[in-house]
Amino acid sequence: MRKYALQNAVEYDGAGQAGSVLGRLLGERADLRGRARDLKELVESEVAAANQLAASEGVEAAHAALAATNPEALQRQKQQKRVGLKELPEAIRGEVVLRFAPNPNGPLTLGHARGVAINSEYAKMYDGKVVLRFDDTDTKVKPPLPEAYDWIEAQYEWLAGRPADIIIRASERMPVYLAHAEQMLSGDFGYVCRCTASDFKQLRDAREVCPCRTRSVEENLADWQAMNDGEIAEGGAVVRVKTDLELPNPALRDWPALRIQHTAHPIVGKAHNVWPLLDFQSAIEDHEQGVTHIVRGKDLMDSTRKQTLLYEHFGWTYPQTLYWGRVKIHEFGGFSTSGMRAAIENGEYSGWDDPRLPTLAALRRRGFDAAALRAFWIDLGLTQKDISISMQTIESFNSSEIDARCERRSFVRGPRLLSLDASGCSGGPGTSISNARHPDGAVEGSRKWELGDGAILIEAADADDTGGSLRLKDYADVDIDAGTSVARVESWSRSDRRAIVHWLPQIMARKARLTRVIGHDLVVEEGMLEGFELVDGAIVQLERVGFARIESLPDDGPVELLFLHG
RNA sequence: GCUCGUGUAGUGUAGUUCGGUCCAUCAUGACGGACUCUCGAUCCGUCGACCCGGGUUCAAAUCCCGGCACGAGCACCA
Repeated sequence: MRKYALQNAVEYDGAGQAGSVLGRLLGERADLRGRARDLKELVESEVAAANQLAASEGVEAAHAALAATNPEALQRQKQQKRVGLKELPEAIRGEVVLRFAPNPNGPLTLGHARGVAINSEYAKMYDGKVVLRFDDTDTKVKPPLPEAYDWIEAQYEWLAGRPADIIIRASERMPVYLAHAEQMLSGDFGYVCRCTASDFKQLRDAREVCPCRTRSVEENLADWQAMNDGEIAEGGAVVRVKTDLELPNPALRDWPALRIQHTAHPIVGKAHNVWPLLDFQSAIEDHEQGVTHIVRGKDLMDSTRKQTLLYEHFGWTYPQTLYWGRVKIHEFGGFSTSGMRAAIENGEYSGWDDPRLPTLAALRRRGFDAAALRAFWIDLGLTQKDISISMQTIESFNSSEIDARCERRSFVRGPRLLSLDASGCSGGPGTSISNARHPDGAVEGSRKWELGDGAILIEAADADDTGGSLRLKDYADVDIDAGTSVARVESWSRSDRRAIVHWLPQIMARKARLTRVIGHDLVVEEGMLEGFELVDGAIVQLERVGFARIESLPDDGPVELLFLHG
């Protein structure tokens, strides 16, 4: 007890508190809890004594007293933030099967990245597998984009750092789903409903039995056959799963499992007239693949409940299910894959990798690193909160990932030409200088700059016609007199606290255009880029500007740069 | 409206299962400083939170009750 009293007194500079001390004591000695009331007085006097000691002889005395009796108490452990994802419930190492199931109606977006990152990370944690499943059983409302399958496979691999363990296209697994549907009808836990959608909704909301529900298995099977043979028009019939109509959530009552679609499927064509809806297809396939854990958005909570009802009919056990909440990125408003597809088709964007789009393709093109994206999503973790985050956060993850390997270059925007006058200052580095490729030496070597005839470029924004004093980074302190374009060298070494600016000898400079995304616009800044060892596709850090990717490096004409972030 | 879910600093996040070592973690951000040299990195410092109200208890972010706020689902989309 004295130990805690002293500890508390030391930690709070002689202002230990009895309540806190009692808490620590009882936390460690569960056996004393029943006598908490009796202990209280004792603790209070002990704390008072400890505080008194600290007050009269200084905190050091209390510290020393504690060190003499209980040195270990000096090192109190502060609580720590858990790292990585929280444990998966009922997970057995080596037997975990997860899945990531996008609709291939376009390439992956930043939102999908969460699914890839979380699922692949869990697979890594438990030495499990991830099934990449294309949920492409809608031929009409959100039809698949044939190219998207390959894109998604590649993007999954890029982001997860390894390919998916199993890849499945739902559209190729139709026989499995149709067989299960038939089994459901035969088992009389499903039925063919001929009501219109709105009629059914009315009955459902009133908890009333639809007339189709009570028909015989034979009648259902006959209608099922007709549906599959294409004898019933789209919307003319739907297969429903029988549920308790007293279910409090109307969305779950006799939910639809399969519907008729006569539109050709972009991949498998007109092979089927009846297609399963997500809840049915996904439920069956999860069971077929032995999925043990489903991690999905909480907008799919009702899906879990619907599918659980179906699993009960089949006598299966539903996988463990975890949810994440909705994520909004400040910088990208409400983008949907189908919305982007339309905007690209009408020319609003140049393609799926248009830097203004929140697609993985665009992010990758700009220079975002897969490991950084993964780290970001894992740090967010799995919470059901609906959150709104800023790209700034993602950018900071990216900076810490790429900074060490990005070489520095000088890019002078809106250049102003000055001529260097070193006549008043002897010494100096001579006809060339060399700067580090990376200031912390993470990338070894240097960049050699020929100085030429003393014609140099600085950003006009750094020195207007009124002149000023500047330090040309890693070179010289200069003064520019008002109305002139002469930079007079005052000192080679840093002599005062004048602003440090980046600059370029004119003979090292080559024309470049830096494109950056500002809101919904692309803004181009023209300038002169340091022409030292430029590599097509490389990401460089432009001093005092930020990271940018070299998009093209033509033999003549300006270098194209795409801004990544600051 | 019905059903479900969620509320911890500006933004995210740990801790909530099982009340106590929590005057609450970490990151990001903002601000200030250091650094023989970027608006980058690094280092140091500062700022800042348990949705509200009751209750139980020696002790509540944690348990109970009641509010409030926000979000999602209620498609023959995924």
